Amino acid sequence: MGQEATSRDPLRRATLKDVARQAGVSQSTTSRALSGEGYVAAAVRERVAAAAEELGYVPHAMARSLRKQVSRAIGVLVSDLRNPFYADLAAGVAARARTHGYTMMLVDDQGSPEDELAAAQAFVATRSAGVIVTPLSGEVSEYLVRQHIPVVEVDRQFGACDAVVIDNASIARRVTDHLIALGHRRIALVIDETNWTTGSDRAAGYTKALAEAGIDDDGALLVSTGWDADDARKATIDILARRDRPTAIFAANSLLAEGVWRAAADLGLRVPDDLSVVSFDDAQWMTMVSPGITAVAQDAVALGEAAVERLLARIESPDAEQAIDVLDARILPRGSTAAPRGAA
Amino acid sequence: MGQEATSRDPLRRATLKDVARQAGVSQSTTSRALSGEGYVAAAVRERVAAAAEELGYVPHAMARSLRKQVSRAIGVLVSDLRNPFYADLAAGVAARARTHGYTMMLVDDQGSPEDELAAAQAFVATRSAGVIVTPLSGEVSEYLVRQHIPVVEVDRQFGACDAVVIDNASIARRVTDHLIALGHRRIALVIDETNWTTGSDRAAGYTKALAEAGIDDDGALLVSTGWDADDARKATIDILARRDRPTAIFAANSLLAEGVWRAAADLGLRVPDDLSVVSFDDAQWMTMVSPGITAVAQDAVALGEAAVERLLARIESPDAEQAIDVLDARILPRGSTAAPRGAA
DNA sequence: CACCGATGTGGCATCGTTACCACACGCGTG
DNA sequence: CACGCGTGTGGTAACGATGCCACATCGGTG
Repeated sequence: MGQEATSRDPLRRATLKDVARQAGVSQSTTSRALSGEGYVAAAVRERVAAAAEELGYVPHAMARSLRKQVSRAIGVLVSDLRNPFYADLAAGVAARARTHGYTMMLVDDQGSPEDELAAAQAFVATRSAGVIVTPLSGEVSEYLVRQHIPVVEVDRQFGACDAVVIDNASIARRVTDHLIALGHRRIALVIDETNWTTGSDRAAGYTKALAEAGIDDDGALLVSTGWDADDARKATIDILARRDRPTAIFAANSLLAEGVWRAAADLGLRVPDDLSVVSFDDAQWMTMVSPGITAVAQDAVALGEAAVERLLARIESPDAEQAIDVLDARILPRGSTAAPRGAA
Repeated sequence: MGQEATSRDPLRRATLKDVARQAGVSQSTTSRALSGEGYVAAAVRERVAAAAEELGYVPHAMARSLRKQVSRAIGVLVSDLRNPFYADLAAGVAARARTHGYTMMLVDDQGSPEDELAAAQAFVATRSAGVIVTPLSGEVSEYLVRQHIPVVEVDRQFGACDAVVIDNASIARRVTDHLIALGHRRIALVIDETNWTTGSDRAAGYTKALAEAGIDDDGALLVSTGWDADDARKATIDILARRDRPTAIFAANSLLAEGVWRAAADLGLRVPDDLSVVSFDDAQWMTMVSPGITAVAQDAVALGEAAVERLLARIESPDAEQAIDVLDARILPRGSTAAPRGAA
């Protein structure tokens, strides 16, 4: 006797058809029973559930997506997972996405525009419900918008879509005001780039605070440097060698703050007696050193969560007006800022 | 005149059919032209490529997966993305996966076994090609193995599948030997859990080193504590209050090391003069404080990369024997370890 | 008793893609 | 000239799930 018609290769994963056969009903009924939509007799529903359980049936998400023409996956594209800011952001997105029944496809583009565009293509290929991105340029969002995929830019924005950011300008201004209030007049800003909204807004906030305080140094203390800690260290050593050296340094991010801190250590300057230091972006080490570093704490997790909410709203109503969420950030005063030595 | 048969709703994404129509050939030919498999005249191939380009065609990855019965996505399940170890691991996986043409679905289970199992279900639902997991228990891997999905356990292992780990026991032993060589005899181990292979192996290595050096303290200095930094801080303060207090402390991970460091600061003990400190797992702050903390540096990125290679090998040959990759880790001597004060 | 609505069920087309098959051509060979 | 072979092309059936439609049954009502 040959293979029976109802036998099933145990290596193959069970499909709806298998469950239907096992329960002795049609595929249609099985589908309805499992999804809970439409009429199904209670007895049948139970029989089907039992059959599904017995066969270890797990519905094929891709087949379902294909048929229903909607996906329950969102794409997330960040610049560098090894940077805690992006990792926290991703964690926030992951958590919130899951509570809404979405899964997350995560890509780390390593700061490469080619990788970034390739990732965007991959999201289109999987017909992601939407994409959350910390963009390297405006291209990704434009491409995705052209493909009619909802996008939310996070941290920095290029304007073609919704965004979730913090108010970099006003926070940078508050930080600078804090230093001015302590009595500082020569305040340097160490910053890497001002091409993105994050950098340019922070620089603008700094400049504005100085201007309003009547401190006009023609931007002589606005120091552009490379992106990594050692670049910042060298740049800091340079400005601290000037005759009229600054009494306070504002580092535009935590990596630069590390460089500033190391430079101060190299030169044997005491913080905050000889030099006040503030960082835009918190980092764990800032609570471990003494004195602790006064820092702006962005809640990257909250940023990720907000991005998910914004994205889902956009998916809900694709034709709504562009929306920009602006989140707040807190300044955490620690020991690294004090009045300059000459003052008061 | 009505809608033409060839017109296409511009809001709908282009499909193979649309490209075929545009190029004036059949779907079969179009598919062959784009995939490069089978005979297609050069002229036709170009015409099809042009049509695809013009329509912004991106193949539907899910439809393809469904038809070909293989997926190009791997699932990654980690305990906590906000922990740099897992973030680096994920970054390594992401990078290596991409070079092999795979995309990554990342889930962060927040240390919850329910979330973990739910995530595993999601991976089955999307018919992931394989899964990489830092497991909370043996259940996930067992479930996935039952579903015939290749799995690789990373960092810790429960044994039902392939794994990529470091040699916790021998490294812990080397660390302890290092302290013994410096002249320490009373060496405490501060550890959170010993249920997973990571913890139990580290404890075993520590114990073995002591035993072989002829130091027998009946495990009096093996201190179990809660998992977070403050628990470790309190536990450390307790052991340092003992009459025969240890001259060196070995923290079983970086979070515990933070607690130990803070405890030393609280008690006004100088490192390494009054107390030597070593950490299993490096962290950025350990290079920022002075003295720097001697630490074991695991290359989490390499761990992730190795996991991908192992997984792909398993996908290639599903019936191969179980394989366990053991990676090395380096001990980075910094300033926090020295001979005890009484010695030499 | 004809008819209606509520309740249940099964058949079938469909989503976008690929793989298999059949077929059609042109050319060289026995 | 019949045949085979290398090229090139199109038709069609799947993959697994869903949703529309038709149909069947039952009780109650005019």
